[in-house]
Amino acid sequence: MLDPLILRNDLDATAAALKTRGYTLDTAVYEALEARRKALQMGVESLQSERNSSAKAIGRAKAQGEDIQPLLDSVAQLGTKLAAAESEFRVVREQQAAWLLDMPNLASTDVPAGSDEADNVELRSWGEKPHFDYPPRDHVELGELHQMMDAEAAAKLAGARFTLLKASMARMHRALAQFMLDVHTQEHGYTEVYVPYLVKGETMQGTGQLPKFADDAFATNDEPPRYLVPTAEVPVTNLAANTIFAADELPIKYVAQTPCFRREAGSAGQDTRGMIRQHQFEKVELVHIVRAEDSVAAHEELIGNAERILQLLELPYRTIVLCSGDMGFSASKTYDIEVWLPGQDAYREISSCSNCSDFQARRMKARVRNADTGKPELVHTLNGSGLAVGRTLIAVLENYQQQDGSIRIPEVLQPYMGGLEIIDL
RNA sequence: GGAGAGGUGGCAGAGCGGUUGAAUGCACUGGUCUUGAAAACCAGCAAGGGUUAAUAGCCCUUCCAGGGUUCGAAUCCCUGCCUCUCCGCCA
Repeated sequence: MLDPLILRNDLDATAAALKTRGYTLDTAVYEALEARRKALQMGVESLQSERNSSAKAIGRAKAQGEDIQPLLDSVAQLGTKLAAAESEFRVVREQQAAWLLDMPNLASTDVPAGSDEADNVELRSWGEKPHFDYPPRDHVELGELHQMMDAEAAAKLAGARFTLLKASMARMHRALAQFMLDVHTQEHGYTEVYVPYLVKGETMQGTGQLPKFADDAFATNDEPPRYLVPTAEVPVTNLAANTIFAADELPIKYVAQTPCFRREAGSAGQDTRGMIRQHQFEKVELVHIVRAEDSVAAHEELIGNAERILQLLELPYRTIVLCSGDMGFSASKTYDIEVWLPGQDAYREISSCSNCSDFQARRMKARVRNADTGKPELVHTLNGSGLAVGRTLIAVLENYQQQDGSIRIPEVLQPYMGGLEIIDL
């Protein structure tokens, strides 16, 4: 959520900034709503003030044994007037709140301007793409060849966009997650957390998935509904909700492995082959809760932590910065890591690391007490995949394949697979 | 699933219709005292919002949440959520 104050004081500049994100703000309508809000709020508060002072006067008079009937008569109409004013104010306030919840974060000033992924900027690349003397198989072919990856079996159980893994591939999938968790906890200083996979609506709202993107999430039919987490960012970041941290409690760095559930509404026809885009996938997620002045540095640390996993796995990748039009709703700046997939002859996203500035913090009321002033201030929140496990599995399969179809196991992964060095046919 | 108890400030814990945003204790911050520290004593110490040039005043809201009664609700009524104890069941 944006600071309502900047919309009040700097509406045109804010609207222009939102425009670069593809969000059009109707300033005239917003201004009119804001004017109504101000008038109604002042009216309501003045009636409330009158009610309070009258009630106190009545109490005082009654205590002294005076006749309070004249006083009661004088406030006879106050209650209904106040109720009417309050309900009118409530409507406007809710309209304004809904509007604010619908606006994306502002892009950081150093984010390249642009409208879509074509305007993203590559920052660096790492590793050498493997050379093959034959047309490299993609992960689907490799999975079928080994009989360890079965989309049909998964479809029988759950429909499209699920994959069943077996034997060494199931084990490698598990090994990857374990490996990532160990690196982040032991080398990067993260605290591992295990979290609920079903969360309340207000939790989804805290990180920005609701109300705008309700169609993307799976919901239960409880009343009120719960939501299957689309990323561990949701439960983990919301651990900071409604909290005022002491200055020395920050930074907080959490890592969690969770399944992620996504409806993939609107992506019909995209990535239908293989396990690139699924309704359910496993992800190791990194979350930072930091003081505002530390978030830029934390963002660099975060992307470095994610890249480290690919380096240890010796998988080639490139890192890009997303342009203003391609960023997610809550982000002020986002780095994506794209891993090389020989089977697709393309780089594909395997991690997305975002600095959400105070956008989520304002929604979830996550604050830190300024040690100097003693005043609470909004924290900054960051999150990044470290990494998406399913896509990492794909990358290992495709990059480590050999001509006969066997798959070498990356050295760092071997201890997690009982010393296995190769998946033979 | 059955039975009971309860949700108040950072924590503990009073208040049970009237100048109560809330006693008291602890914790915390500043001061006095002390060579220093402790103790003792004094003072301060919730959050959000509106108005405003203002981090000055003034005002509003908040005692789990949402409704209701009343001139007035932390206090009374209803609903929901959550926590704890005992029994049953269960990974």
